[in-house]
Amino acid sequence: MALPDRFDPTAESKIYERWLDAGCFHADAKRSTRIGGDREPFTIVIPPPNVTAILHLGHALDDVTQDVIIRWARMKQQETLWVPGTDHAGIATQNVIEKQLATEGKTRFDLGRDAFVKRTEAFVAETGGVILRQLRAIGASADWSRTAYTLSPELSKAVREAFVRLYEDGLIYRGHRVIHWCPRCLTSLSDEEAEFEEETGAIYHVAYATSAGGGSREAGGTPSGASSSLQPPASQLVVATTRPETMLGDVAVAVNPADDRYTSLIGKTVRLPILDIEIPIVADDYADPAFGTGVVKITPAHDANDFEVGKRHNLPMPVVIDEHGVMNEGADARGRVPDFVRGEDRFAARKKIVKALQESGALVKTEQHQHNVRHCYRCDTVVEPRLSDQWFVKMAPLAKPALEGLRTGALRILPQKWEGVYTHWLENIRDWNISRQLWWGHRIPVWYCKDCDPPQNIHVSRDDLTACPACGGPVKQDEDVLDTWFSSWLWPLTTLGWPDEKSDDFRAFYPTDVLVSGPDIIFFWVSRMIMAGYRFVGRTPYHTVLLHGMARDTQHRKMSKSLGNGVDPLEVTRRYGADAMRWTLISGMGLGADIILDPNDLEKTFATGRNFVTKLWNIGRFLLEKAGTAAVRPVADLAPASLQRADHWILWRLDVAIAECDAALGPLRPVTPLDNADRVHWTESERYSGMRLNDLAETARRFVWNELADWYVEAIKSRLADGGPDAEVARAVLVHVFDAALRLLHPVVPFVTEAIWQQLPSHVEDTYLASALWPTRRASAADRGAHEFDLVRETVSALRQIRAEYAVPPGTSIAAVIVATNGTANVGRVFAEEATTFERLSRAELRVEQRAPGGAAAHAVLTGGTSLVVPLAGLVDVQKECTRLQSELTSLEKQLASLESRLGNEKFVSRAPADVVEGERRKLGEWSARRQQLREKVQALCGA
RNA sequence: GGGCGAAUAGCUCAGUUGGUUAGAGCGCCUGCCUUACACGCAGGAAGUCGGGGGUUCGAGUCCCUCUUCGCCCACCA
Repeated sequence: MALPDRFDPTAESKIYERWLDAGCFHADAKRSTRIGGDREPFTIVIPPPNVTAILHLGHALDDVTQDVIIRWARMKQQETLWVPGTDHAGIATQNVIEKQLATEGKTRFDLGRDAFVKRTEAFVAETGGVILRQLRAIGASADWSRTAYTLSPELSKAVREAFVRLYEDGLIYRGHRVIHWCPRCLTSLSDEEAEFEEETGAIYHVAYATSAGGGSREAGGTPSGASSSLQPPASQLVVATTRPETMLGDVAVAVNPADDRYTSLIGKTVRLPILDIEIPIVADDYADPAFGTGVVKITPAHDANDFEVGKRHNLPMPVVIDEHGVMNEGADARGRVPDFVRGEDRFAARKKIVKALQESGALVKTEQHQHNVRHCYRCDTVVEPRLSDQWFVKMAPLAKPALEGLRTGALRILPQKWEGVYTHWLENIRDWNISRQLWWGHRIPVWYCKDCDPPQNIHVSRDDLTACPACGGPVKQDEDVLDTWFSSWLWPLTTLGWPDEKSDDFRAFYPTDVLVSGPDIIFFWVSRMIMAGYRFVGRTPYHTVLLHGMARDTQHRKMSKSLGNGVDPLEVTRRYGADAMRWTLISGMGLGADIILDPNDLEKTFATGRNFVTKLWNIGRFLLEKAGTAAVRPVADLAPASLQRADHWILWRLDVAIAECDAALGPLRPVTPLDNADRVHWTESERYSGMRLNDLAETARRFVWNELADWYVEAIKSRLADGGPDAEVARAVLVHVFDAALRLLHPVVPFVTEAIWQQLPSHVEDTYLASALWPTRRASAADRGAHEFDLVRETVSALRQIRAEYAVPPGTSIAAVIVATNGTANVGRVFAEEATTFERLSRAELRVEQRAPGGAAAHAVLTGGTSLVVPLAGLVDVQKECTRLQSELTSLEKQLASLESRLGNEKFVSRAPADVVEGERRKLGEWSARRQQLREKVQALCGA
C-alpha cells in the first residue's frame, strides 16, 4: 500500500501509547546487577519542574537531552530508569495561588493558613503535573510508575529525616541576623535566591555634623546628653549612601582605624540629621578609606555588613522598615521614624528623606551611581535586608566531600568549564538560610515549649509533637516552612526510597548515573544534591553532571515569559512533530553551548528537523515500496562473493558510522575501580569524552542521507528492479543498513524511527525499536570492493560536474572516456561496469581507453592518476575550459610546492609522526601525477 | 573589582590531545517535478578562522597582548 509522502506527526501520540502499553519505559529493580540481576542499572532523575509549570523550551531542551541519553542506554540493554516528578516549588506556587486570591480581592490572610494550604493542594491536584503529561508529547521515556513529588508524604518524611539528622549532628542552627527579605513574597531568601541586578541609582552624600567632645560609645540610638564640649565649632563628616531612608536606623558612623584623617574623631560623636540624635564614631576595618569619604554610616538592622559592625561594637539595632518595606518603628526604634515618612513605602520615603536633607542643608551632593541591587528571584522585587530569626545549615562540612568527589574523579562535570564555578562556590560556601515565611511547603519540624527555658524549649522531631517531651506542656510548631531546595536537594535519594536504604529501588539504582541540567542551577540544586548524597549515604548521587546551554533568541537574550521571546515547544510539536523539534535542538547544540532560535520564524528555525524527518520517512517509503515487506536473509548469511561493490561499501560506511556514534556518546559510566568495586572514578582519558549528542546526530545524518540515500539507494535501484538473486542480496543489505541507521537515530528521533522500524521486513512482531539492541560494527575493515565503489562515486561526481559546468541539457548523453594511466586500466573497467547504474542520471556512456583523445575535451582527474575525459565537440567554449584548467593547475602547483618544501624539511621528516609523513608522501605522488595530466591537458587544449 | 567563556561562510554553529586542500544546517546562485522525497535532486559561489605578536618543521587549535560581546561571582557604603 502506498504510504503518504510525509510522516504524520499526529501519529506520535499513538506510538507513545504503544510504548507505554508494552512497558518499554518501566525499570525493574530486580534485574539490576546490584541486587543480583543481570543488567547494569542506568538511572537519571529528572530535574523536577515546578508542579504548576507548563512546558517551555528550556524544559524541552533539558528533557530531550535526557531522553536521548536514556534511550541510548536502554538500547545498550541497561536496566534503564528515568525518574519523573515535580517540585512543589514553595514561593512560585504560593505566588500563583495568591494571585488567584488577589483577583477575588483577597489575601492569604483572609483565608488563614489551613484553608490556604488546602486550596493550594486542591489546585495542584487539579491542574498540577500538566507538565508531566506534556513531556509525553515530546517523547520523554520516563518510568511514570515512579512519578515523584517533593511534597508527597513519602518525600516529606525523608525531608524531616534529613532535617533531624543534620540538627542532631549540629549542622542546623537557629540564627538571629540580617537576611534577604522579599517584601512582596513576605519571606526570607537564601543568598542564591537574592539575585544581583545592575541598576543606575544615586549615591547621596550627607553631612553628619560632628559634635565636639567624646560621645559615649554606648550612646547608641539615644541622644547622648549634651555635648558639653569645648571643641571648636562643629565640622562635619560626610557619609555616602545609596539608601538614605535607612539613616533613620543609623546607630554609628564608622571610619577605618588606619585612616589618618579621622583617627582623632574616633570615640567622638556625630549628630544624625533629621532625627537630630548623637551617634558615635567607631573604628572598624569595614570602612574602606579609599571609597567615597572613607566614612560609612552604620545601620545594623538593615544591612548585613552593618549588622556585623554593630555586633562587633555592641551597638543597638533599631528596625525602621517593616516586613512590607514600609517605614515604621520596629524593635528598638522608638522615636526614629518621623511622622512625615511613617507608613510610607521605602522608595517614597527615600524621596522625602532626601528632600528633607536638602532643605536642612545636610545633603552635600547627589551623584549617579551604578550598583548591583539584589532582587527576589521569583518576583523581582528589590530585596530588603532584614533582621530576623532563621534556620541555617552549616555548609562547610558538607562541601568538603563534594569538592573531594570532583577532585578524585568520582564525578565529572561536562563541559569542563563549569568545574571552576562549582569549586569556587563550594570553597567559599556560606551557610544556607532554609526557613521561609511561607505557608506552602514542608513545615519546619521544630516545636517550641512555652514553659521550658531556652534553649531547652526547642524540640526537633521526626514525628509531630503535641506535648513538650521535657515538661509535657503545650508546644507550638515553628510557623515557617523549609526552602523548596531543601527537599529537592534530596531528590536522587528520596525518589529511590531513601531513607529506606534497604528498599529495592535504592539498592538497585542509587547512585544514579547522569544529571542533566542548566548551569543556572549549579548552586541551587546540582551542588547541593552532591553534598546531600555524600552527607546522608556517603556517595555521590551521580558520576556525570551534564550542563547544557540555554535557549536564547536571535539577540542572544534568554528566552523568558516576561520578554515574550519564548518558543512554545508544544506549538512546534503540533506544527512539525516532536521529532522535528528534537532533531533541531539536539543537532544544533554543541556540548554546553547555548542554542539560538528565532521565535519569530519557527518555519525557518525548525526546517532542519522537519526536513530530516521527512527524508528519513521517504527512505523508509522507498524501502517498503521497492523492496517489499517479504522476509530478508540476515546479512551474515549472505555469501561474501554475492555482494557487489556498493554492498561492501555501505556496510563499511555503516561500520564507520557506528564507531563514530559510539565515540560521540562515550562510555556509559566510568569503569575504573577506585577503592572497591562499588566506587569508580573517571580516568583522565575518559573524563571529558562523550556526551556529544550533536555529533551523534550529525554522524547518523551523514550516513543515512549522504551515504545511504544519496549513493546506496541510487546504486541498487536497477538491481532491485531486475529481481532475482542479486535483488535479494541488495534487499538484505538495504534492510540491514537502514535498520541499523534507525537504531542509531532512534534516541534523537524516536517516533519516526519506530514507525518505520515496525514495518521493516526484518521486524519481529511485538518488539520495539525503543528497546532494541544498539548496533555494533563488524570486526572486518573496509575491503577492496568498498574502495572501488568510492572510485565509482568519484567518477559519477566528475561526470555530473562536467555536465553542470558546460550546461549539457538534461537528457543529452555525453560520451566519457576513462583514461587509465599507471596500469590502472582495471579500475577503469570498474567505472564502466558499475557506474552504468548511474547512467540514467548522468546520461553518460563510459568507455575505457588507454590514451587521451585529441582535441578539445573537458576532463576530471580522479584519484589514482586516472582521468575522465569528455569530448567537448559542440558543447563548449574552449577558451573557458582553458582558463579553468590553467587556474586549477596554478593552484595545484602552489600546493605542491608547499608540500614539497615540507617533505624537504628535515625537521618535519624527523619530528612529525610517521603516519603523517607517510600520508604527505602519498599525497605528493598523487598530486604529481595529477599535475602531469593537467599539464598535458593544458598543452593539448591551449597550445602553449 | 575578581573569575570564566566566546569571536570560524550572509545567519546559527561543528572542528576531541597541534598534522591532508577548514566542515554542516539554513540562506543564496544555476539547472532539474529523474517512477522515495521540491520539506527533494544535481552542481556552484562564499571564510586573510576578531586584530597584533610569539612558540613550532607545522597553529583555527598552544602562549602573550589588544578589541568586542556574554556569563558567573563579589559586603564597597
